[in-house]
Amino acid sequence: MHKQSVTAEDVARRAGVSRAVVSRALSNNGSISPATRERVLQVAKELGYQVNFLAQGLNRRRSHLIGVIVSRIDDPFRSSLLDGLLGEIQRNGFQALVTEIRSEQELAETLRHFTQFRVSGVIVTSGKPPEALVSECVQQQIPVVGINRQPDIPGVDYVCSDNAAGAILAAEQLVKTGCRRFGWINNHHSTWAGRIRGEAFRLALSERGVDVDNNLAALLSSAEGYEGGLQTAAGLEVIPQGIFCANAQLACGFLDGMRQRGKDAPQDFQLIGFDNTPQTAQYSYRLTTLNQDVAEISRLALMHLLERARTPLQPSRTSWVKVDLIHRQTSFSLT
Amino acid sequence: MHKQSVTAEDVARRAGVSRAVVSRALSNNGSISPATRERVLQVAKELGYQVNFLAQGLNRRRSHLIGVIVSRIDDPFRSSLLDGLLGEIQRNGFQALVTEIRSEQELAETLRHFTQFRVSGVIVTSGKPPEALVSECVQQQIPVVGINRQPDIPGVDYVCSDNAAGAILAAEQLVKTGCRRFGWINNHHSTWAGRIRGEAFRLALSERGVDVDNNLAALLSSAEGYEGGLQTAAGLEVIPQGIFCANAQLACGFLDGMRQRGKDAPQDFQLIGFDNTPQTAQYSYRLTTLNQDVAEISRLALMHLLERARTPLQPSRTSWVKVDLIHRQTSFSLT
DNA sequence: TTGAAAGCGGTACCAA
DNA sequence: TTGGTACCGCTTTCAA
Repeated sequence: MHKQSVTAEDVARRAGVSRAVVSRALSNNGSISPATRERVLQVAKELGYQVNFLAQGLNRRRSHLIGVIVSRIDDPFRSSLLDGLLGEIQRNGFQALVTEIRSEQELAETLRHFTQFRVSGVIVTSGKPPEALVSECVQQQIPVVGINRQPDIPGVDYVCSDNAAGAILAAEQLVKTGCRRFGWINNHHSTWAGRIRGEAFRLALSERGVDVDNNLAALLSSAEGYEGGLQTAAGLEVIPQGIFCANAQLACGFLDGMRQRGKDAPQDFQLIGFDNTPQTAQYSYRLTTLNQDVAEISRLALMHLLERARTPLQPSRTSWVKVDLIHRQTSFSLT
Repeated sequence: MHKQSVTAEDVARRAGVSRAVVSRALSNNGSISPATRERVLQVAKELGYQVNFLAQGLNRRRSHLIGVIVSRIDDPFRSSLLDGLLGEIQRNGFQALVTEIRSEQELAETLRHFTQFRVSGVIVTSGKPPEALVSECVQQQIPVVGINRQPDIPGVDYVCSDNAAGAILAAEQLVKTGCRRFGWINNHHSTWAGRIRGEAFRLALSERGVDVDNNLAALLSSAEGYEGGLQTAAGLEVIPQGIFCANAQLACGFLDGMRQRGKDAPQDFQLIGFDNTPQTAQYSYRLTTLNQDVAEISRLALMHLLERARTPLQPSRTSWVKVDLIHRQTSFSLT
């Protein structure tokens, strides 16, 4: 025979009260005299009573779970974002239900699973959820927040790095240090954030007098991440003087690809990446890059979740998180 | 008024059967005529019925959740392990409850939370759970598996990379290529896996005729990861010819630290790391390293979980996963 | 094969 | 302040 777990019933009996009282004692919800409260708590501790979250959730129609949708967490930026989110989720007393998706199809399934667990909220860091499903969440009062997604679904809140501002900083840096011919590196299948960065870069250059039609080369790679950057470098014919990269992985790959060709930054070209992953700071790269404030992004994500849980009908909000240029060795100093 | 979610009751009514039948139809558990089964399924689909996992779990005293304990997932090896685990967990129809811990204290709390959710299993990739708590899991028939932990808790299954074999491969490589003076780099507060690697390295060297007391330097850094390696390199007085590193982050940091001093592998020293993280493969590092088979580790972890769920009383098992030497540029070729 | 009913372990309302 | 009780939504005997 194996020990069953202790239930509220057990505690109630031992403390000489009803189950209801036990519930109140533990949730300080509903009135109870300090004395009994104390006694119940004491007994609960003695017996090692632990609330059954399944039962509790069933009742309250809400578990203390927060669903997080991620993808490709072997990408350092993604894993640091997940890191930040897990921290915030736990700090706020929730548990994270993490699902890694490989397709939009899986995203839909995942969202279903989340609702089946009556999660207290959903955080989407990858993919674009079908509106129909999201509106189911909204109907069920489940807050949804997207991170670095295009803020276009009603009822969903968003937290985005200020990609455009970052691109402007990059453009400014490169123009001011005398570049005339520019390059923009991105994946062929770009995320929304990537596209914004590219468009803003182009606009910022043009506003600074660059003839972008002739002097800005868009280098789109079919491969992802490091490999994509590597291939881009290998296939490059004329080397632009100032290059802006949609993300850190591409940037590191590109830099390595150029090094294989005997070229290096900043002497042969300037290179600015995005994301400021730990790797970009390392001695072998020391890449100038735009830092995404992961801690702040995570904090805001949880804040939106909690606020919307309180007032489900409020209009959608988007928080923009400041991005900073971290100056390292792949670009020239301005001074 | 907001739409309540569809329940089994609704499906039952619409299909003209009882709730019990609906349950059977969906769980193909208990007898039911193919005809009704079909009809119920049809209705369920029409209504968009989704099982409430909380209620289901409450009843079966088991949710379809698997708790995963991790730490520092910004370490590339850790995040790729998590990646592998998430994949396996999802493939097997479970959902992952992921908690990142920062102390043994948090580990204990986390384990509690897991049991409160009646998880179907627990995977520990970091820290050492208190035996008392683990035995509670065992009592409640919750399978626990440790990954790369010292296999010493009764009732727990383990999956470990064959660290000793890896260390032997490293020793062999270095000895055969003519090294006479060796170095072993690790953190001061090492994991169990790290210690094993170090001990096995020492033993393997000594078995190959190396006077380890005089010709093997243990370089223990207080800092973790890349930074630790960097500092080790900075403080190094005599440079050993053959260096073995407890993990990839240390190795990359060390290599960079040496480069800052104008030294590089393999001309000034040979360097072999552990983990084969993506970064070690990159052009700027091309580190010889021991590969941990993350996919296999993850597969075995789930296998143990499932097997023990079936036969909870079976004796503890430990699976050892083969480790391979990936030969790159920081060591000499053997041929 | 099917339905009725007793839980699973809490929560919260209502009366006392 | 307390206890009784009706659920929450599903599973699983037990009879029919």
